Parts: sequence; structure tokens; C-alpha cells
Amino acid sequence: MKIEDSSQQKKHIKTLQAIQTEVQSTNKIALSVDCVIFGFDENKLKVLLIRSDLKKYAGKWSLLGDLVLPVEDIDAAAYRILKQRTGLNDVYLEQVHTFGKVNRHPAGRVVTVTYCSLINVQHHKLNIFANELHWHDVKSVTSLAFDHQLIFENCFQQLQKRVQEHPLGFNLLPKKFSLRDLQNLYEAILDIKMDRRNFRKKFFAMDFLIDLKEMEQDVPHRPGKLYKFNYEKYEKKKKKMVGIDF
Amino acid sequence: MKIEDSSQQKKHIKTLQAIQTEVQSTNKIALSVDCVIFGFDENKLKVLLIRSDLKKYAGKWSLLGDLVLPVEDIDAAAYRILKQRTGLNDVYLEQVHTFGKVNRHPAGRVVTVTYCSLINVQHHKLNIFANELHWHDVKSVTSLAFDHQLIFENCFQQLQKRVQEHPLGFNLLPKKFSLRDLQNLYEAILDIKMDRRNFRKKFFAMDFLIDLKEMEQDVPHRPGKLYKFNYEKYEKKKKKMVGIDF
DNA sequence: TATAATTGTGTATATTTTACACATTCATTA
DNA sequence: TAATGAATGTGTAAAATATACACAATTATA
Repeated sequence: MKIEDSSQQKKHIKTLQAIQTEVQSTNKIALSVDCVIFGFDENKLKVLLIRSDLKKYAGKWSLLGDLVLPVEDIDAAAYRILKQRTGLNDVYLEQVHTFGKVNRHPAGRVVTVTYCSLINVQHHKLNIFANELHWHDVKSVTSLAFDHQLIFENCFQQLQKRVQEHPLGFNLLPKKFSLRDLQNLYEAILDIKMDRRNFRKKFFAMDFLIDLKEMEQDVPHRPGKLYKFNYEKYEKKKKKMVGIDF
Repeated sequence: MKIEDSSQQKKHIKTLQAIQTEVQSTNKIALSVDCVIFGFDENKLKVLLIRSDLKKYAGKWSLLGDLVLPVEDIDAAAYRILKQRTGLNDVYLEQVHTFGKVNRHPAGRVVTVTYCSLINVQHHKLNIFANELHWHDVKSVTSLAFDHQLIFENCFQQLQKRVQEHPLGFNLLPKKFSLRDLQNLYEAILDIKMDRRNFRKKFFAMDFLIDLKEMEQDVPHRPGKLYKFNYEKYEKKKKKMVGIDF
């Protein structure tokens, strides 16, 4: 039974009951969320994976996900997974894409909404104690379970694009960071090398970094200054890009 | 019943049966797609809307949507709606975002995946015959049914952003267009004025326009040259942007 | 106290973007 | 058929931005 079919049918105002009957009786699909959780450690971009819990994919790694509960917002489901898996409450989380091929999941029709999360691996509350949970260098992620390889690559590309347009990257760093840390981060995410002087010039010109008047500790060379990102100032001044370029 | 709960639980490999039981018995949610269909007519950006078919929203306009069938890819559901509503088969269509608040739909739990579509209102196959279907100037869209105002605005913003980075806009124009048409299109989508000479310079420099050696007809002034977009060349040469800017 | 390593800084050049004016073409109409 | 109106087609100078590149200063370590 279709709600609306041809463009020739007569006008009809549907009652809530009629719709409710449809919604409750037919067309129900299992819905899950999958989180691509990124971290930055030892100057490498990492992703948090778990061993697949399906026999079919035994030995393969997969993203962290779960079914959405019937009375749970989908964003809330993603936050729940993050909390369960990392112990962290306030993390950067953004919806990326929804994957809905009929046969994407072996257990039946499961549509999954994917999220990209960025966490600071040095956060004091972070606990990755669960069995089978591990950080993987993004470069070594090659054949995940289900369609998770596709999902991961989609999410990673989105990250690479967005990190250049918005101040997301800071979520991966400690609150206090050096300009070298920041450059290493961008180089790891984008997999490129950048000129150190021009990188500094660019960030200082933006004028969103607050000089904390502190220095790095325990480095075996001249220590650099520490900074934090000025989100308030960014929110006020952020530009709306205008410029056709493709 | 939760599939996975704490991070302390013991390792367990779930069977497909166990998962299938969960998927089939619980956690089912109705899934719909909603299409934001844009057109360009009389130098204005338009969106195709239908009168709401719910009493609760009688008199309000809403986006074109439908439930996803149990054995239908979500992309296929979006294409189906476009075909049903416009008669068109091969149109630009891109997923934008998924809206999944528990109470977003009065009939119960319905999560909706939204799509942005761009169509050429001059396409010879286009037929908007259905009752209650109308093109609305995007500037006049103010209080749609359900959460469709939110969905529309999200989609429109995404369009404004993407049209600057990718050659989407041509989907809104006839196959042959003048540079003035193209500029009017960008000005309508972005709601800005652009310098005519710099606009031309920019597009000629990209070198993706093919001069058709034809002129506009029936204009009450000097006719302009007609062009088409060279998608093959674009696909070969498209750049990957690198440059932090926010 | 000399060395190794990395920070911090400035300038010149190339590229890109912006601002801006006039001659040309075609349709219309006087 | 000549004059007018309206938009097309074109180039250059100035400003802003991005790139390439080298050396002195600081700290830890040997």
C-alpha cells in the first residue's frame, strides 16, 4: 500500500489515524547508528574500531554502532554509543551520511546513520578498557566488516574537507597545544606536508589563537609557546565564503 | 534489550540468528525520504511543494516524500518520488541529512532521509500536473508542515555551499545557456550580485564551457553566445582543494 | 661550553581577486 | 533607414593572498 501514488489521483486529506496505521503496520525498518571515532596520537590520525561481533565477519574490525531505540533521537543514540565506548560525554559529533542499501547488513534490513566523532585521546576521562577495542592508524584501515570500509572512507573524506573549512581539528588536540602540534595534526589528517612559516602566518593572521603565555614542557629542544582556540571570537567573526571554485 | 551495553562486558560472538531476532522483533522504526526539489525559472530559484495531506497541517505546504519500502534502497525511494512527482528519470539527486527526532512526525516514529534535487524546469518530459503541487519562490517559503521548514533550510544552505564548489548549477539550466543565464542562476541561488566581467573571466579561465557557436534567439537586444558544460573535462581535471580557511 | 634540535621571524615574488569603462551588436521604433 | 535602447564582449591596474625561502634565538643534552 502506497501513501501517495500517481500525480493524477484526487485530492484527499489523510487523517492522522490512517497514517498511523500505515506507519505502525508496514514499512518498518531497523535503524542503527555507526560512529567513526577519530583520535590523534603520536602524530598519526587514528580511528577506534572493535572486533566484529558477527560470526560471518569473525576476525574483521568494524565501527562502533548500535540499533536506535524506538524512543531515542538518532543524535542521542550516537552520543550514547560514544559514552558507552569511550566514557566521554561532551565530544564533537556530526552526522555524515545514511547508508540504506537493502542488502547492506546480513541480518536483514538495517539502515544506518553514520556519525563522525573527534576526541582528544589525552582526555582524563577517556577509558578504552573494553575487550576488542583498539585504535587503528587510518592508513592501515583496509577491509572492515559489513560496508564499514565504505562508511569509514566516506567519513574520512568528509573530515578532510571539513577540517579545512571549520575549526574542528582542535577537538583532537589537548586544550593547550603548540603550533607544531597543530601543524602535525593538519599534516596527518590531510596527508600532506606544509611550510612551517606559512602555516604560522596563516593561523596568526586568522587571529583565533590565544597565547597562553606558557611553554611546552619536557621537549628535548627549545620549547614552543602554548595556545588555545578562541571559539567565541570565531563564532562572531566567521565568514561566509563566497567564491565559485571547482 | 540492548545489543551492546557497557565497555566491561565479556567478549561474545553473536550469531546471525541472534541479531536477526533483534532486528525483526524490536527497534523497528518507520523510514521515509523527503525531496527538496529545486528549479530555476524567470531568474528565481524555486522549490516544488505539495499541500500537506494531514488534517493537522491543512493549508500548509510540505516537501515531497514517502515511506521507504521494505525492499527498496533509500536512494531508489528518492528517485521513485521524483519520477512520480515530476515524470523525470535522470535528475541530479543527492542525500543531504537524516532527521530523527522522536517526535518530529505526529503519526509516530518516522525518521526521514532528505535529498536535494535539481531539475531543469524546461525539460520536455517535466509534468507537474498533480493537484496541489506548486513551485514556490525560495524566498517566500516560510512555514512548512512538520519539520519541513528546518529540512528545507538545511537543504538550501547545503545547495548554496555546494554550488560554489561543484558544477551542480547546470542541472537547473537548459542544456544550452548563455553566460548571463549562468550568472543569473548563481545570483539567485546565492542571493548576491556579481560583477559581470569578473564572472565571465572566472568561467572562461576554468575552461569547462564549450562554445556551441550558437546565439540566443528572441531576445530584445544583442544576443549572447550559447554554451554547454564540459563534464568530461571537469571529471579529469577537477582539483582537490587544499587550503585551510575559516 | 659546544652541539643538536627546533622555535620564531620577514621579505620578495607569483598568483588570484577585485574594481572599473567603452566599443560592439542586434532589435525596435521613429 | 537612421537613431535609440539594451545587453554583449573585452582588458588593465590595484589590492589581496599565497608561496618560496634563510637565519638568528632558545633550550636540553652531551
